Amino acid sequence: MTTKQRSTKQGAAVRDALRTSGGFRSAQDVYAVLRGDGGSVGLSTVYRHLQSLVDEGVVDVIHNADGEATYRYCGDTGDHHHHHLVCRRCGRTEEIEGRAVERWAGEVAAQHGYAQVDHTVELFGVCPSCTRRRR
Amino acid sequence: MTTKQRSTKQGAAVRDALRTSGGFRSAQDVYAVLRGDGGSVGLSTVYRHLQSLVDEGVVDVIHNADGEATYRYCGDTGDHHHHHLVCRRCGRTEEIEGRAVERWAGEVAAQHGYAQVDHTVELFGVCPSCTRRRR
DNA sequence: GAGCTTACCGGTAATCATTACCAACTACCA
DNA sequence: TGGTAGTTGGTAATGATTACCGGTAAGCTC
Repeated sequence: MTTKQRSTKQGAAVRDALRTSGGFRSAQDVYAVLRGDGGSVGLSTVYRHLQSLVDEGVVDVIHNADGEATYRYCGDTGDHHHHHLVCRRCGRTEEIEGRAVERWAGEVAAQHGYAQVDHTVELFGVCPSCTRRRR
Repeated sequence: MTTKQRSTKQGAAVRDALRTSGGFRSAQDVYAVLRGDGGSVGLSTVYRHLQSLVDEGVVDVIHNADGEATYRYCGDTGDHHHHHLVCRRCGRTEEIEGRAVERWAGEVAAQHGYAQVDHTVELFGVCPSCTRRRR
């Protein structure tokens, strides 16, 4: 556990790119953005930082329909369990928590005798802005 | 829409392999099993059939933690919306339906003004058998 | 600030699941 | 039985993610 974390500009760049994005982005997206901003980051570095951010718990991951991993900065809320409502058009994301769902999941699992239950719950839709903009 | 479905032994083999398995299996798994049974199926063929079974609605797909696609035969129940409680040890799967969750999902989405809402809900745990067997 | 140690970078090669191709094959209908 | 078009399966191609590894620079000490 003696992981000496060194703070580098690349690390900050990746974190900021995700934070300002506000939604779920793929590693390749982040890489493209950073490259577009003129910065010179390596693809390996992007993947590396995304992974450690996930380990730290400040970033959430979900796999899209293609199985591609997408990351989202969830900062402080990272320590408590929550889910997402993602706009499938623009990627905008709302954090939601479902007391009800948590309870339900626990009950269902118990009924079937399953232990050590974990769950994934994600909602996808079209956000107000996108709904207004296009039809 | 003039899709003439021809019935071939390979198609049946893939379907049966999934059906008798009872849980979520990756394409590679199915391929390995079919190969192990002495049958000679092509990897392409396996992927092709899995995909069409998904399109037919008799097979469900979810991506595991590695982003790898896993398929499960859900047969008749395939036409109505349901979720799964998967044993992360042996892959055994129970079908569950959550009236409560559906309602909750709809409400949350409405509150945020999201339209065309869809959702994914999967529960993972350790089934009774596996709990008994090891610990 | 100079020097050192070592974590970190980033380009490239390797891995792996999934898809695209395409020539050989065969289910199905007349 | 013959013809035709959907199907097969081996192989090459694609695309995301990871492994390597020599070079670079953050943070500490003096």
